[in-house]
Amino acid sequence: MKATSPHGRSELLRPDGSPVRVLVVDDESALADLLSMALRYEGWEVRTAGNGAEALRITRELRPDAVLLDIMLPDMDGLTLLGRVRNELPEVPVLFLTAKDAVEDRIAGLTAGGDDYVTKPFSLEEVVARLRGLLRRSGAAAARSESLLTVGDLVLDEDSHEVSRAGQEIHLTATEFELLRYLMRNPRRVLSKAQILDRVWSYDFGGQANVVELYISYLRRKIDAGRSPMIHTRRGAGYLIKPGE
Amino acid sequence: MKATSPHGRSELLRPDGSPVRVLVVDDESALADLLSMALRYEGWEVRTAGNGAEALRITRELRPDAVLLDIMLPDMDGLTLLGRVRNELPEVPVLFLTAKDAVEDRIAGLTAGGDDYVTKPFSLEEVVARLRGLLRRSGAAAARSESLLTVGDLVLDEDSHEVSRAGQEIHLTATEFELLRYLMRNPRRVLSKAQILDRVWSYDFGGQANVVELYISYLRRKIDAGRSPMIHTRRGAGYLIKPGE
DNA sequence: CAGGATTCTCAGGCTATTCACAGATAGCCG
DNA sequence: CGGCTATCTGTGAATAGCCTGAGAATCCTG
Repeated sequence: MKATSPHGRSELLRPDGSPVRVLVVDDESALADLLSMALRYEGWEVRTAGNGAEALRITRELRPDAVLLDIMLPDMDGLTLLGRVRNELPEVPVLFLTAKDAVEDRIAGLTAGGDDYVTKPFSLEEVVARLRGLLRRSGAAAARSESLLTVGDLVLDEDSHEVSRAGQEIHLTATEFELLRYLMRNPRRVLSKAQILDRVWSYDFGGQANVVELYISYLRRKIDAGRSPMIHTRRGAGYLIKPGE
Repeated sequence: MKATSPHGRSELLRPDGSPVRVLVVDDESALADLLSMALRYEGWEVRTAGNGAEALRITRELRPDAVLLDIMLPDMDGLTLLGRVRNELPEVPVLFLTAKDAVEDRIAGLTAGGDDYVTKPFSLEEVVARLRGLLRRSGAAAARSESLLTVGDLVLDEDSHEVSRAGQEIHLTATEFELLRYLMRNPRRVLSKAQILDRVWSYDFGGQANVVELYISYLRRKIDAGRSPMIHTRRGAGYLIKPGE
């Protein structure tokens, strides 16, 4: 059975019906807080650790369903920590946070086992989506739900990143895809430009607020072109998506 | 079960039936008082703090269901305070008050956790509506009520900002929407022009008092047009809305 | 490292919205 | 019925908010 989270979206639950448990390991507390807030809002139970020792303690105690791990840690190398965590919970899926330029190949090796990674600076939408993907695939989440989001005749596949309207394939860039996913995860709800910026753009984005308008414009061109519009502007409030007619 | 507030509107209650508790943090006492009055009128229990230290103390003591936080504080940076509050009450929803132009240069991640914000100068209707939205979604309020307001065949959706009468969609501007929401939240009750002005227009509005008449006129054109009128004038007293016939 | 795709800035243009003003209208009282 | 006042609403100007084209900068890919 699917439950409904505070904000009305369907959420992932553990097989016994309790909320999914996530451990966040990051030494930058601002980042840890940001992540923790976003994940809690998904309806998940979150614990944060600022170093390896703490992370291990919580791992034993909480037995999380997923771990979000920044591999640059002060006291203990992230990889060492990973080993110890794996010792405790061999099956737990891990989402790595890593700096952009960090040795890609090493990470690539790490993610071979079904884990995943996200580079800093990331967007919350991206982290949440990846984490959902890991949980979905790991079987920690009871409902091994579909990866499809549907609004009217518009379909978005979170796994394959494919989007189509009325059966016709639509190519989107990465940013367009994330924006659309955010809209589609909140259908019929007005989302302000600030909310969208906070969620879809990375936390260190310092640019003009009108990128949102710009990308809405791009999306409309690809999604609404000719057809009955699904993306609507609520002047002075924000944007929302809903099935056309 | 839903109780009824002093003025007859349905109100949000905590799961145990006690009133919702809100903490207001603002160093401008005039604003804090204004807000406090408006929120008390909603039937909520309100405490105000003028600085970060006080806010923290009250947070521990009161354990509020929501926090209204001005991010420009004298003693402690609003973000620092936010972190500490989150430390005490990880799940508490926060409504930020911020200057108009601050939004432009970025309030990274503020709305990330389902929080929300309102720019100064705001209208009380806006603040109350946002706060109600946060409470509704956070689950602090027992009645996880619909976002729909209904009077007769007139329906207003606070999430999608959509209004319809007898199933027929009606487009309203932002100001029209707020005015109608205020009327609909107080059905069959006469609201004076002064009350409406105080509530729907921002506190620094310096214009002619007849904007209210003007916007009532706009609303009638859109809502009552042709149909049996729902918006009524009580000459010398104000306006009220009630189901037509 | 070239070519293409993508992201983003900037600025012009446009429309919806807000609001002031003032004349028209309607209720109320004698 | 006449006059007074409260309310209604047409007109139009100023503005805010949004949209989008052009192009610079950056990133990716082979």
